[in-house]
Formats: sequence, C-alpha cells, structure tokens
Amino acid sequence: MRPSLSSQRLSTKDLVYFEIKQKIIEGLLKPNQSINEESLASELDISRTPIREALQRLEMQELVIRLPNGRLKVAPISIQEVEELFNVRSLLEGLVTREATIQATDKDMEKLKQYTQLIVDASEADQRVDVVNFGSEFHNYLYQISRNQTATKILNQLNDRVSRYRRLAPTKDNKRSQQAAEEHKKLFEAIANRNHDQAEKLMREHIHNSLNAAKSSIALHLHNNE
Amino acid sequence: MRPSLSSQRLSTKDLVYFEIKQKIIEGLLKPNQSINEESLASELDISRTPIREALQRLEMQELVIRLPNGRLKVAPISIQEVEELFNVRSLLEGLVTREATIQATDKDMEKLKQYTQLIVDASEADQRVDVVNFGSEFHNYLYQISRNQTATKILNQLNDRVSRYRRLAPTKDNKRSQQAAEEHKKLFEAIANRNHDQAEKLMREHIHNSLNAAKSSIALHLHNNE
DNA sequence: AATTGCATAACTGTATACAATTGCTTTTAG
DNA sequence: CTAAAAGCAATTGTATACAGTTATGCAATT
Repeated sequence: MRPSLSSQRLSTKDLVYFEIKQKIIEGLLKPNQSINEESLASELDISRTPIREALQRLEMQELVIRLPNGRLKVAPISIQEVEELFNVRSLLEGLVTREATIQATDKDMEKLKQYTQLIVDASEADQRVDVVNFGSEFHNYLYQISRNQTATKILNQLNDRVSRYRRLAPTKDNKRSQQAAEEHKKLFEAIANRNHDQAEKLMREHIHNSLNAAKSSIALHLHNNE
Repeated sequence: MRPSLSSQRLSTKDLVYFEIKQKIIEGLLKPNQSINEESLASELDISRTPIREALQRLEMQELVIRLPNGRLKVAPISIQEVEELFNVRSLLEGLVTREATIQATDKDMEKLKQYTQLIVDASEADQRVDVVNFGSEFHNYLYQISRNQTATKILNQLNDRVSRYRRLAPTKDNKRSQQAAEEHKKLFEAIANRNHDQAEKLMREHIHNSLNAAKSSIALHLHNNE
C-alpha cells in the first residue's frame, strides 16, 4: 500500500522503492531476473544513488537477492517460500487479531462490521478482486486497532511478498471468495463477542485456508515455467 | 585464486553496519541519541556513502528511527516494545521449534543434547553470561534445523533488538538462570521425543518467562533514565 | 521580553567521478 | 586444439561535489 503523497513529501529514493517493488509484484520484473543499477537509473532518468538505496530496502525485504558477487536479482518464488510466508503470517495475524479483539472500541467494531459487509457483498457479486481488497482493508484495520507496531511492520513486509503469489492464483475463484467471506463473517462475530481465543483461532485457520486455496495453482505455475 | 576468502569478503558498508549496530546494542549510542552521517563518517574515516547504506539497514531493522525531517536517531526503548518483541518472538520461536522437532536428525538431537548440557553446567556454575550465550546457540541451531528462512531472518533481526534490553537486566540473576536451564532441559526432552506440540508450547512459555524476568528491571531502568 | 523575518549554518538528498571487482573475449603457450 | 592468462568491458563499491531542505541564531519590531 502506497502512503498518500499529499500528507508527506517523499524523496526520489522512496518513490523508486515503491516503483520497483510494484514492478516485482506485478511480474514486470520476473523472478530470478538480474537487476542492473545503471539501466534502472537511465530508465527512470535519475542517478544510481537513489536506485541503490531503494534496492537495498528491497533486499532487506527479500524481494531482491544479492548474489555472492554483489550483483542483484529478483527473488525467486517457490512453494517453500509460500508455505513459510503463510505459516508466519498465520501466527502474526492471529496475534494482532487477539490484541485487536481485546482493545477494539465500539467505533472500531462498527468499522469492522462495515468491512465485513463489503466483503460479503463483493463475494455475492462474484467480484473476487473486491473480496481481496476489502479483505486487505479489514486486516489492515485490525493491525491499527492492535497498535502492535512490531507485528504490523513485519506483516506489511510479508504481505508485499505474498502479493507476488496472489497474482498467480486464478482470477475468478468464486468458491474460495465465498468461503473467505464466510470466514470473515465468523471472525467478525468472534471479535464482536470479545472472544479473543476464538478470534485468534479463526484468523489462523483463515490464513491457512487461503494458503491451501492458492497452493495448487502456484504449483502449476511453477511447474509450467521451470 | 582464493575463493574462500573472496566469498567471505565484506564490504565497508557491511562492516559499518555491524559496527554501528554493536554500538547501539552496547549502549555506546544511546536511545534517542541523534545520529549525524558526517560525524560518523569522519569518526570511521570513510565517506558518507557506506554510512548511509548501513544506517538505512538499521532503519529497516528499527534500531534507528527516521524523523519526519529526514534526520535519524537511535530508536528509543520502551516497555511496549519489549512486550511486542517477546510476543512475536514467542510465536516464531515456537514455530521453528515445532518444525525442528519434526525434521531433526539423530545427529541434530545429539548436538541439541550437548547444548542443553552446556546450559545446565553454566547455570550450576552461576555463569549467567554463558547460560545466555549457550542459550542463543541452542536457539540458533533450532533455526538451522527448521530450515525456515523467513522465520529465521525475522528472528535474527528481533534478537538484535532484544539484545539492547538484555544489557539492562541484572548481570547475575542466578535464579532466572537456573529456571532457564530447567526449561531448556524439559524443552530438549520434548524435542527428543518428537513431541512437536509440547515442544512448541514449552518454547513459547520459555520466551514468556524470559520476558517476565526481564520486565521489572527494564521498567526500573526506564524510570531512572527519563 | 516575546515574536517575526532573514541570513547563514548544518544537514540530508542526489548526481557525478573514480576505484575495485568481476565477467568475458581474445590471445598465447603447450 | 585446449587451457591458462592477459586485456578489456561491464558492474558494483566508495568518494566527492553539489543541490535542496531544515534548523539556528541574530536583529529588528512591537
């Protein structure tokens, strides 16, 4: 998610960071593709300095890999990575959900209810993209409520990496959309009832279900492109 | 040709990263202290370029904070941060422990047994520093066995941040050392018995117990220095 | 004395220049 | 003809120069 441009001035380095990241997520820069600082610099018509700093951030985030000789390439994708990402996310999303359930105000509950309704509506209209987007907003709002900056920062970075895989999943898996909507409904109920154990458990299961839905199509993609 | 040396070779940027990080952990650079690129550069007798890149890595790791005006300061410490760190660590350490329990070879088990014995011996000799160090090696070895690169990378970064707080804890809390040794013994048993549920649970509890042991002394320190 | 405005200093952001390393091609010894 | 090596090209690492921004101190004004 891109911070609003109006609220804070962004340096060239920051803009480049978001730009390259987006290219990696969208597959414009493909897994394992080698990265050249100078060609990126001339392409964006700036010097190498901000490019280097943006790339280093992406390297820290593991969207870019540094080879032993110092050169860079776009990080590969793999079934193992997806599983790792979802296993870690499952725990951390569960944690923030638990904390949010305990700390949410009545106003927060109202907001969560609205997001849930948007998800349900989108799924009934077979708008999978909307289900995913409102789902993200729902999750992000939970991060906010939890006020857990450490978990939130990690989750945001992991979610960027997950985005690469979402692109590979089928664009109209309505069955999964409906299931996801159902899961969010149950999740919201648990949160609204202040049942943090149940909420944490449901969130973990929700993440794992997303993984299972995604895995087969990803495996297929990886097999076709090796 | 000397391939072993060339692969080990670290750039100035990397060395500076470790050096500044160490200074922050040891408290030579104090929480909230403002950081000046140029003075660091002249102090280490290098240019600003590698300093900037090292600082950016530390910023990503949240050991350094960037103010809205672009200037940097050493990240503050707080009770809230400790709690967040331990809550996240608890879950991730539990995850890698579970995975390690499933995947460990007989040789791995032997190695873990040795580390456990070293911890027990150190605690009986009232060598708290050794208890902490062997404890770290035990944990790091679990990371290795788990082969979970995502969790390992996150844990290593979190552990750097935790190190700052360890420095504030009393240097000779032998009661806690003995308790930690006992916990590691039980943990090893669960791992050796391939009881991954129990191992995960014990590891989570172990981390939470460390937090509770550390929290009071940290609270005291924060109170005395505000 | 407090406040505003301006000048200047201090600092970060970006560009460019240069050094060091790596990869590649060609040459040359066997 | 093969393989090591020399030389060149491409690329990253570091230093320096310059531009832009923010903070600071001082003077003027009320």
